Amino acid sequence: MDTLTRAPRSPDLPTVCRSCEARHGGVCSALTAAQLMELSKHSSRRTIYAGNEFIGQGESVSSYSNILKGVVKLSKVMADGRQQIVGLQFAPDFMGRPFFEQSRMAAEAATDTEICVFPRRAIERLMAETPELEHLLHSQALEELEDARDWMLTLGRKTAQEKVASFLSLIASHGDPEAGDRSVFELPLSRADIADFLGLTIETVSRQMTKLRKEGIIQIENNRHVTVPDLARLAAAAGND
Amino acid sequence: MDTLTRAPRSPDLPTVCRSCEARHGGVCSALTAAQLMELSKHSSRRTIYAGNEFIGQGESVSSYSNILKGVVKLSKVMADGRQQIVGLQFAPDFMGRPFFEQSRMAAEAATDTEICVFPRRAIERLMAETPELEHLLHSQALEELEDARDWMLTLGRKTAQEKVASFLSLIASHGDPEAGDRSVFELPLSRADIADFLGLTIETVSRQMTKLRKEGIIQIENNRHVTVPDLARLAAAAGND
DNA sequence: CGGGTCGTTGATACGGATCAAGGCGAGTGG
DNA sequence: CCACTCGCCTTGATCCGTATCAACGACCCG
Repeated sequence: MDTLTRAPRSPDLPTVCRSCEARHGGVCSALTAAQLMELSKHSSRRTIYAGNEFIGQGESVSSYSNILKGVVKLSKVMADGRQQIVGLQFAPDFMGRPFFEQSRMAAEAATDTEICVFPRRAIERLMAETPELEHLLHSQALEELEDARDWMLTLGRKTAQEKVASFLSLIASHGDPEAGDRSVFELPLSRADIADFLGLTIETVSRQMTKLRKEGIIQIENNRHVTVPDLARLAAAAGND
Repeated sequence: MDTLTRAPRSPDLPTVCRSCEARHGGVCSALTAAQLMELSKHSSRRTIYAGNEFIGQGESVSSYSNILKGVVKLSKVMADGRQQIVGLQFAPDFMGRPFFEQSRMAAEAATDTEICVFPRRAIERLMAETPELEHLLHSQALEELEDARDWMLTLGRKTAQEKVASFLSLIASHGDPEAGDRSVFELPLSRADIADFLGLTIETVSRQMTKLRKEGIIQIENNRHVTVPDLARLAAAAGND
């Protein structure tokens, strides 16, 4: 296959990267074609099926990855088993904590997920020679920090109903950017996961979903399929100004 | 005053920086003497007394700052007034969110605080030309992210007693690094602030403090002065493995 | 058909919120 | 110097939201 005729503006783009959407929004957008070529030699794709943990809490991490598809949950567990999901990662987020040898949380595929895995050292080398890359990761880290702090407000100060509505808003905001007021999506998380994300129990999540449904703020089919006829009403139920 | 004779190893170090402890642990440690000199021309020191807000939520931010002394609380407020403290910053932390025009939270001095203020553009210029600086800030952002996520576990899954013990552990960990098992400190926050940090009410915080005192895990004098005879016991009460 | 997982719904318990009163130290004015 | 007030904290009584315990329905798969 002749790469020259297929990708005139980036003649040396690696084959594996050519069809990758993550290249535009993700880490790879900061790299030159030559760097991508080099990186792709050391990277590999992996599929992780829903429910599989691929980084354990306290495990040492020797690789970073880019999410190509799917949703990953990051969680922390206490010694007695209490669990809190501390973040969700969507495509094309970058995962892995530069500078931390050990992961202080677990990463598990919430839905079937595809990732592109890079060895730790390759990324670190690239980061040293490409300030744009570090800038991009820095910027992403700050956004995650903002998200985490918003969620702290949710966890610390909102009622169960507001929490559930906040969660639904969050998921809706990752659907297609503009469908207007309306939003339709599949929940990437089970009730148990939602409970762990919101600091609630399964039963309370279930009850609040039912309540939102009865109030006409959402419609539910098959447990996972949700329709939000009016995002503003949902946001109001979530306590967002 | 002759700077050459006073600071032989950094002959051009600005006078204002020479006595600053933040220079070692904070942002400034990534800068050369020449850069410090340049930056110091645009920077100024400020003292903020306890209880004063110096960045409002939703305000636009035109400066960054380094905390030289004191404790700053970062908080988010809902439209109806419910409040959550989402982070505490201690010297020599750097404050201000690169890349965000608007602050999405308020910053208020919890204790009397001294800061060194830099104009936004000066920092951004330095960051562009000094990868080490961006690296340092990136690294600090990741640590804050870890802290925020640890706190999410506290907010979402811990009991009131564990929350209060977690808070005391956090404060103790910012005392002098090794006093062994023991720790003695002044609380930088009022009961109301502690409540806002833990997602509790004042009354519950007070009751749990009393309980920890009756269990011998802490001693309290004058409401603010706390002695922890055995940090391991406190950590156990905080639910930390 | 039986067994398993996941979600819903109901009854009850309990932890923390809310409402209310009072203590204590600091500042203020008589 | 004392009486008064004010902010901050503690303590008690009661209420309410969410957890817990329990039963059951829907769906899937063997």
